[in-house]
Amino acid sequence: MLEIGNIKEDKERIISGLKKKNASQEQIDLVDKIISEDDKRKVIQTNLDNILSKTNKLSDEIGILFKSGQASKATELKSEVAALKDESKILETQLKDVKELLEEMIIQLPNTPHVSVPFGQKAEDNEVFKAWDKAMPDLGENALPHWELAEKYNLISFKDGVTLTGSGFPVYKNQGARLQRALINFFLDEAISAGYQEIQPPLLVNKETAKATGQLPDKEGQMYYCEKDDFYLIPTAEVPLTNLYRDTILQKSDFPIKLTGYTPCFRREAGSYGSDVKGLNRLHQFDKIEIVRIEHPDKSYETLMEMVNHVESLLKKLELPYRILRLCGGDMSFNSALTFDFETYSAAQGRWLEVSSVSNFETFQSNRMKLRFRDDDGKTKLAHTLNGSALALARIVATLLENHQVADGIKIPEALQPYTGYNMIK
RNA sequence: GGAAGAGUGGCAGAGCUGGUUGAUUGCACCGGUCUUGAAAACCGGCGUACCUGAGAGGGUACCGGGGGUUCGAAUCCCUCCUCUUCCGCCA
Repeated sequence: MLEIGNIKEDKERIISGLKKKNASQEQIDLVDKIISEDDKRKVIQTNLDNILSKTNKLSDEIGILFKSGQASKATELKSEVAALKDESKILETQLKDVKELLEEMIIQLPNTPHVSVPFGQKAEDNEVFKAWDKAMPDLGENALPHWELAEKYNLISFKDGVTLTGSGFPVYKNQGARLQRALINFFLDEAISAGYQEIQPPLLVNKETAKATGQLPDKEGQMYYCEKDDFYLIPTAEVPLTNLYRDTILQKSDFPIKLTGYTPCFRREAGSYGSDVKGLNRLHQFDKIEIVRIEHPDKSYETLMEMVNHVESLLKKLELPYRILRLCGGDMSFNSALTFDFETYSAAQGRWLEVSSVSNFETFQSNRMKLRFRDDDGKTKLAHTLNGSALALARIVATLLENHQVADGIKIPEALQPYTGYNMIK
């Protein structure tokens, strides 16, 4: 959620930011409406406070009068208070309505992009920030896509998943299950040695939590929902991890806050079809290790690059072909100010698969969840939040299988071998 | 799931027969005096958000959340949530 103060003080910059993010004309028109509505809010607040101040004073007087036995005088004042109370009731309702309308409008505005974000509408407009420094693997004619490899070596059963649940819920078996577990441990260990604190959060969260990180109301349809208990299945560990610091005032010495956690992620992915959802490309349930940072605003972009380097190091250790994209304004998520996507090459499919997305949200999330810190001047300010996948498993498994396949099996990268306990899938 | 009790400022802990109580006090924390230095002692400060003001300051709201009674509620009533204890169930 954008800060209303920024909207008012820096209107032109906000508008040009919204345009860069391909906001609609309706969204841009909201800016002026928000400003005038907030002015209205202030007037009402001032009037209301004045009336409440008067009633408070009169109530005190009434108390004193009653104690000194001047009941008739007190009764006189009572009617005066009653009139003021009617007035304040009206203003209170107005204030509530204005605040609701304001929130409703502000929540519709996406975050504004960082200056380095390239202009553009679609995925094709993203900038290749960094490409792999090695040659793309040449797998030859007989290379198989991961879903065929999974079947050939009995690693994953998509069919069994359909029986148990439905499409998009694969069942991992044998060396495939072991590979999953190995990757989870490998990624967690890497994060821990980079200084992240490991967290095991709940997989179901309440409305407040889903709202604070921006999943509600924006992505309501994307989440699985347990109606009976009013809980949402998390679409990413970002949600519970970041919310650990909801409604908090940090000291400067608390920075940096570095959290990591492994969780399954649940996404409805309604409307996806075709080659997009083939095999492990897009699932309703997949495993992911997330890294979350809460930072001082002066440090957050430095931190973002640190996270990018961390994710890159993982892909290098797994010996996977990758590229890093700096997302253009139109392709960025609603919440983000700057996002780097990581893609690995699916050699057999001839396409790039997104395996990580590392973003700085600046104060967009912290404003909604009231995550502040006390700055040197003693004032509270909003902290910056960041997060990234390090990494998302299913697609990593897909490209790992494809890129490391040889005639008689699939080679396991050296870094992963201590975790798998085998060096070859056969 | 059933029964009883409880939720107050960073923590501990008063207030809860309604009226200068945003809230006694202790600890923690910050500044100062004293000291060669430290500790102790003493003095002072010490919540958040919003409105207003150039500023100093002034005002409003908040004692788990929401609603109600009343001129006036941390204090009374309703409701929800959470915690503790006992019972039931159970990985």
